[in-house]
Amino acid sequence: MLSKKTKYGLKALTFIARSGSDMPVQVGEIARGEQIPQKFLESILLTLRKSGILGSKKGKHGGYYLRKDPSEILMTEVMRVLEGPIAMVPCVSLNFYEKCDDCPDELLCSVNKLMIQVRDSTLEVFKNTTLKDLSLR
Amino acid sequence: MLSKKTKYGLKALTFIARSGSDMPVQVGEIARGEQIPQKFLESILLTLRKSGILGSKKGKHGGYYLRKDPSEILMTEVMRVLEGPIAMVPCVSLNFYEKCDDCPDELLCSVNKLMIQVRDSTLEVFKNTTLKDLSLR
DNA sequence: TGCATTTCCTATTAAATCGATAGGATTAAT
DNA sequence: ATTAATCCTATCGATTTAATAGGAAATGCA
Repeated sequence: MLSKKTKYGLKALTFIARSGSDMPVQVGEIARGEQIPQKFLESILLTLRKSGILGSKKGKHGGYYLRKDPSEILMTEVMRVLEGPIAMVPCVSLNFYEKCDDCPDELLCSVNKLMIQVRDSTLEVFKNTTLKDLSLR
Repeated sequence: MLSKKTKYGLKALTFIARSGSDMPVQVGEIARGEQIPQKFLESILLTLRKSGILGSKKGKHGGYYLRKDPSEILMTEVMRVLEGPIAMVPCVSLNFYEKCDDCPDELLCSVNKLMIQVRDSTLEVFKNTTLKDLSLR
């Protein structure tokens, strides 16, 4: 299941992208527009900023803005920041690899085999989708 | 992330499929062979039996066996029984659909759009993979 | 300078889920 | 009968998730 964090994050990014201009968008505005608890959203936008996807401006007339054009923001990047590994098991993750405690040999493991296929097909979607795609209605 | 339940369940099914014969396979044997806590595995095999994928025989020389040929057991079925919905959000699930509380219009929702694609590509993998594929080494 | 506004940061909480265990009831073979 | 297996329910502890609280830091403007 997709976490609320990721869901809210994607909605917020879309909201900012749809705003069009380069003016920073305020958390409160997004929270109201997308029905997201404001304090929770604050923390989500903060991690998006720390990851480099968003920039921010403090104080009056402050807010968050995209650091790149929406067409250059890939879902692979966004999903990894918000949701973590794209793979369903660590032993199949490209960016967050970890060996299983059980599993003497990954090449013989049926789960491993299946999950590599799922990872690749999911990756294919994320690699070919940008924030621009999401923000088109 | 894939739950341990699903991971163990897939491994157990593979173990049974690899055993080849129609003789029931005992929980203890699988648990030992695949490094799975026996009591936990018991409950997993029970749900697989209740779903109709496995059959069981009680008492001495009892155990679990496949109700169909491995080549006829699709991953769509197995995954739905063990892991639940294949979709990452309920509003996109074919078998477990639920409307979002937020989200006035699904057709305008960027998350919805993206997750439909992910669902379809994952489904494509599960639809084209059987237990037989998993059990080939 | 001072005040209002907004992001930034840390800590805490409540609820849900997950992984595992416990203990015994039921069924079947010998 | 005895033994060996599945079956069933309940519970527990740990982790994660979603959300809240409270205030620090920075910025714009009168």
